[in-house]
This record gives sequence, C-alpha cells and structure tokens, in this order.
Amino acid sequence: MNIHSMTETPMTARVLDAALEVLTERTYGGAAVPRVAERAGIGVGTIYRSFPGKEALANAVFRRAKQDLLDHLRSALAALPDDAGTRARVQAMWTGLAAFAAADPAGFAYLEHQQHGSYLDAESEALAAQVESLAVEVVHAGQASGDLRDGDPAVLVSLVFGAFVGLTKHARALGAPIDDAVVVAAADAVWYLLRRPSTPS
Amino acid sequence: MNIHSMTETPMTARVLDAALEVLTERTYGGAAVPRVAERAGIGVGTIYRSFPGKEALANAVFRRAKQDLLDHLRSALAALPDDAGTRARVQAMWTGLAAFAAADPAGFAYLEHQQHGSYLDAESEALAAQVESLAVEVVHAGQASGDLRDGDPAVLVSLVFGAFVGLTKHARALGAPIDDAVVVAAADAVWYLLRRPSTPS
Amino acid sequence: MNIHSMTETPMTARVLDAALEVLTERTYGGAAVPRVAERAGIGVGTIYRSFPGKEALANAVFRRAKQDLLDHLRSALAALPDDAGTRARVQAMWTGLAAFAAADPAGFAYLEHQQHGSYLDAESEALAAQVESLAVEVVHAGQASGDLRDGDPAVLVSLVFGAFVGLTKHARALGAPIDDAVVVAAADAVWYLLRRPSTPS
Amino acid sequence: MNIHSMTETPMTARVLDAALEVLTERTYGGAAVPRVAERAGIGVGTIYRSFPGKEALANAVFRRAKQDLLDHLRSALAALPDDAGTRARVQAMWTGLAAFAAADPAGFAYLEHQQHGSYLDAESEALAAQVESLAVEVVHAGQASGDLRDGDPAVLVSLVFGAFVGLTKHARALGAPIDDAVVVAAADAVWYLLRRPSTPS
DNA sequence: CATGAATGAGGATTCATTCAT
DNA sequence: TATGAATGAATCCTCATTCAT
Repeated sequence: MNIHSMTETPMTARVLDAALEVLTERTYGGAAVPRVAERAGIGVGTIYRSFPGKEALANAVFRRAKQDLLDHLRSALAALPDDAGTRARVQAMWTGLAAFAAADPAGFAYLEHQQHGSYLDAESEALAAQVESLAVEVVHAGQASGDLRDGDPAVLVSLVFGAFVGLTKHARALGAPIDDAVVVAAADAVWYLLRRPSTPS
Repeated sequence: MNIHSMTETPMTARVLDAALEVLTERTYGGAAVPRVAERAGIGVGTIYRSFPGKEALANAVFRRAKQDLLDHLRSALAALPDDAGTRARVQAMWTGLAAFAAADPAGFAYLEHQQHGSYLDAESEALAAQVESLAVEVVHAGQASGDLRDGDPAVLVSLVFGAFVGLTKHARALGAPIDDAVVVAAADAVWYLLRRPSTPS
Repeated sequence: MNIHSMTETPMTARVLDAALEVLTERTYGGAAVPRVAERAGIGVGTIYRSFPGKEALANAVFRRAKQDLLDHLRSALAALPDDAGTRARVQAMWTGLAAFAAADPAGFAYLEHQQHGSYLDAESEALAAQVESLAVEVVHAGQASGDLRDGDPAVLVSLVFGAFVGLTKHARALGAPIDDAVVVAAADAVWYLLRRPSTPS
Repeated sequence: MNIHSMTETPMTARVLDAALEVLTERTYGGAAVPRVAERAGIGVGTIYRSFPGKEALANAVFRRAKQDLLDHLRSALAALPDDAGTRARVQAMWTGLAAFAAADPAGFAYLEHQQHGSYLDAESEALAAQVESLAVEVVHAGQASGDLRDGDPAVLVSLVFGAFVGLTKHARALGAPIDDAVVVAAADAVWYLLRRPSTPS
C-alpha cells in the first residue's frame, strides 16, 4: 500500500523492523548496530549490504514511519466526502493520527523523538515537511471558511500535534495502548481548541 | 532562588550546565562524558568528583530542570489571589510553563525528551510526579467547580502539556525564541480545549 | 596433547599465550588488556571476541596451565608399574612437576602466584582442588603403608609443593632453566622430608 | 627495636600499615594510592609528603617487612648459645620465620609475592640478599661440619624457605593462623630434608 | 604540615565498519 | 549473497600525581 512496498526486499524490511525497535528503546546514540542485527536474526555485515551506515539506517527507519503516517493522514482525508466540513476534516486528521499510532506504536514513538535528530538528512526533513504541510493546509482552509480561530496555522498545528503526542505519552506511561474512547473525547476537546470562538466570547 | 543554589558548588553548576547542553543536543546515549568536560572547560576526571557516573549526572541535570519547572509553576499559582477562578489558574500554569521555557530553554527541551529516560532513578521520577500532580490538582479542582470539561484529569493535563511542548518545538524549529504574543494566543486556545462546553453546543 | 587442543581456536591460543606472558610479568592488577593484544599482535577488540572480559581471560589462562599440570602429574603416575612403591610415586610426582615447569615455565610461574587470585572462579578453584587432591591421595596412601611420616597429608603436600616452588624461584632468580641434576638431588632431599623417620631416631 | 623505629614518624608508620594491607589484598598493579590514603585515614596528598610515589611506597613497605624478617632471624640465631649445633641453628631459623609470620602475617604474605616485583629497587634487592645470605651461611656452616647434605646451599635454602611459604599458604587457604604444633612438626620434617643422610642409606 | 580538588593519561570494554570467505 | 571475525577509535571510568589553600 505504501511506496516502499515496491522497493523493500524482505531483508530490508526485517532490518528496518529490528532497527525501529532498538532505536525506540535506546535512542540513536545508544542504538548499537550489532544489536539491530541480533534482533533481526541476521549477521552484522548483512545490514551494511542494505544501508551504507547507521545514519542511513536510522533515516530509512524515520522515512518509513513518516511515510506511513503521511499515508494514514491522506487516506483519512481521502475517505471524506467532497463536501465534508472543517470539523470533519479535523476529526479525520486526528483519527488518522490515532490509527497510525495504533497500527505502529513503535514507529509513532520514534517519530516523536526526532525533531531532534541531528542525523536526519534532507530527504527525511522533506518528508516531515510534507506531513506538516498537509495539516497546515487543512487548518488554513478552515480559517478561510471562518470555522477556525485566527493565527499562524503552523502554530495551531503544533498545538494539536503536540496534544496528540502528549496523549500517547500518557498512554505509554500507563503501559496501556491508547484507549479509543479517550481518543474520541480528546478529538472533541481539540476541536474546541481550534474552532473560532463564538463572537460574544 | 531555587533549592539547589545552596548545595551546588560552582563546579557542579558548571558541570550541570555543560551536561545539559550536551544531553539536549545528543540525547543520553549519544552524550559523551568527555564532551561534557570539554564544554565545561574542565578535565574529565573532575566530573567524577561531583557525580558518581554518567547516569547520576543525567539524573542531576533532570532534577535541576524539573525542580526549576516545579518552582516556576508553584510561584505562578502562588502569585494568584486566593479567590482566583479556574481560568486564571489555568492561565497561570501556562504562563509559568512559558516563563520556565523562556528562562531555561535547554532545560525545558531536555525535560521534553525524558519520558524515555530508562536511566532516570526513583528520585527523578518522584519529582516528575510532583509536577504532574500539581497540574492534575488544578484541573481536578476546575472540574469540581464545573468550569472544566469532564474526563480523566491526567488526560487533559497530557493534552495541555503536549500542546505546550508542540509550541516550543515549533518555535525551536524556526530558530526563534517563543514569541510572547503567540504564548498568549495559545493560552486562549488551550482554555477552550479545557473548559466545559456550553450546554447547547 | 591436552584437552584444550580441540576447543582452542588458533586465535584463542594466541591470546592465551600472550596473556600468560603479561600476567606472569605484571600480575593480574598490572596486566593491561591492550598490552596483551600487542603481545599477541592483534587488535584489542579481538580479545573480547574470545573472552567476555579480563577476568575470564585470566581464568582461562589459569585453567589451561592448571590442567596441563594435572595432565603431567597424572601421566607421571600412570607411567608407573602397578606395584610401584611409595618412593617411586613421590618421585613421579616431583618429576611430573619438574616436567611441567620445564615445558611451560611461564605457566608454572603464573600458577605459583595464584593463591592470591580473588578473581578466580569456581571452575578454576575446582581444578586447583583436583591437583591438590591427587597429591594428597599419594601422600595418604604412603602413610597408610607406613612409608611416610604422620601428620595432615595436606600439610605435607604444602611443604613439598612449596619446596618445589622455592626451587623454581631460585632458578628463575639465576635466570637459568631448572637444572636436571638439581631436580634429582632435590627429589632425594624431599623424600627424606616425607619418609617416616626410622624408629630409633 | 628495629632500625626504622628511629626514622619512622607516626605518620609514615600509618601509611606503611595501610599500604601493606592494600598491597597484600590487590597486588602492586591493583593497589590504588587513594585507597591507601583512605585506609590510613589521611589525605592522598599526605602520602606524597612522605614518599615520592607509589613505587617508593611499595619499596618502603617491602623493606620494612624484609628488615623485620631479618631482625627476627638474627635474634633467633643470637639467642642461641655459642656452641649450638647445626640442628639448633636450623630450628632457630625456622622458628624465627614462624615468629615473624605470626607477628606480621600481612608482611609475610607480601614478601612472598615479591620475587616478582619489577618495581623493587636496588636497596630492596640488597636487603633481600642479606636474608638469603644469612640462611645460606647457616646451611654452609652445617655442611662444613658434616651435618647437612651436600649441594648448593642456596638451593637447599630455597627448598626450605619454599616449604615454609607452602605451609603459610596452606594455613591461609584454611583461613586459620599457622598452628604452632604444625610448625614444630614441619620443622622436624624439614630437618630431615636438610640433614646429611646416614651413610648406609 | 596536611589536605583534597583538579587533571589527563591510561585501563577495560563496546561498537561502527570492513573484508575475506 | 550473507556472514562474522577482526579492528581501532571512542566510550566510561579510575588513578597517580600536583599544587593552591
């Protein structure tokens, strides 16, 4: 379903899965390539046949996750009827986020930490920008139609994405997967954050 | 101003400052003790006179920042008149957060990443729990007085803290310090996230 | 010839040889792993492919030497006719000791110093106990047949082994290998130490 | 009573005692000067006021012990009547050895390991040679009077000293101090090792 | 005189990477 | 193609030694 399905050999997929686990558990600096190999059940050298080095590997993991997230957000929006209103579009984004986080918790957790990534390359940054862009456009359109509050759309997006990340951290701290009812309730709360307050306020 | 001023020697302060920088730039796994020493302008061995090891150092950095955050939040609340309403209290928390983030951006950035910290010890976790607690109480009281929306207070707190973190990430991505006007606008938006929606909605 | 020939790769053998040299020259505390690597003509990291750490390496060195010693003592006894008398058995032990010390002077020197070894593990201690045991049995049997003087066999063994160690130290101090004629003369002297004094004495 | 009483300040005595303990427990390479300071209950720097460095400290420890041993052996011989026979003289040496080992077990244990000492300086070696000399003279005289077996006196001495060391190792392995009865029995055994065998043997 | 903070060299160990098999 | 042995740089940490107080 995603762009990588075509370029990923079963080998690289195994490596990426293992790398994601290790990177999520120990952060880039603490993630050892030999540990990734072990986890993948292959020889160390084999990793270097698919990736030029640790940095490239981490970028590939990042890109796969980010691309999956992008795919989730796009499908969520695409599933909407053409005349869907702003609230529906915002809900769809939130739901898409939740769907991705549920489908690939480790991937989501990894992305969370990567605003950091001094090792991220241009291609990875570009992908991240695409996700940002998509969200910004939705907010921007909502503001244009008068449904959402004024202000830099990027700021509003940062608040909403931040809130979602906060939610997943909370769930992770509890050791539980994200509860569906909570996701729905939070979507409602976040809608109030975004929507243009009624004039008499 | 904070509790540590009395126990911190100039040496440990220098080390903590340098360690904060390095830890923020490279995360725990990637932060090399020799690099901290360089940054502090001291010999490697000197660090080990103040801290038994890298883990203890990272915990001390964490605690200093968390304690400062706690101090900021507490003073923000303490500055309120006794009869301050829920909105004022929520605003105070948000403002306290912003004041801390402005006063110690690196410290705030470091705290953000530490849900991870498998190296955090019990004392550090306890301090983190105190901050969480403080926020949860404010939300809880607001719910009790009917001002805030229903739901697990901890979840609401996670949304709000998450939103704030999103905001600072956004600012950091732009390379700019957090703009005051934006903080105020965001505080307003977040208030709508928290407040109990008017019945006819 | 010994049990290890089969399990030892050429690499581990190289490492063990080098480690024995360094350990003998500088004792455990002063033996640096990098120095062992140099001596073996390999990279430092390579040592850690064969041994989990310095302690394990020192134990392996100890065991190889102790096992060789045990093999020498056993063959010396095994070469005796079934009806060999006590004196022949004692001589055989002494000769076995000398054969080992001549064949592997460094190994013998290393064993000498290891009553110390706080780093020796259970397996190493067990091996040491086997050697002790073998000697104690010989003495015990000799006492039973009335040939050897009374007293705790372990004490007699400690005197004899100690005497042999003294001899090798003396030779080492002179820088010469142990002279065969001296070994024979010493064996005679030691026999008088062990044998039951004639009654009228 | 010994030569050092005059030159040793209470300070250096404390240091030497502590150093002996640490050196005995961990061998030269593993003995840390800061550990010696701790054990002595003084500051690290203070050690360097009495000794130029670790090597000098270890030599001083060695010399103090060796000198004490020499004193013990000399007094043991001096206490003998002028017409004492060879056996009495040999016994006296053995007893002197035992007295020293009992009075200063750590010192004795330390000396045992020091044939090794690549860090021993000329003065230390000279002192060791004096002890050796004393023993060799006794043996030599005994051979001259026809009481002791022929052969290089130094070899005989090495056998006897070695036997004594073996005895103390054995006692140490048992965790017990050296038993007096055992020392006496061993002295008898050792006498037979040294004495010239009766002709018809 | 005694101290102990400060230091950098050096020790044990791990890890990213290469390359012969 | 996949492997994993080999490597040396780089990690964390300790220690001998100095020197300002």
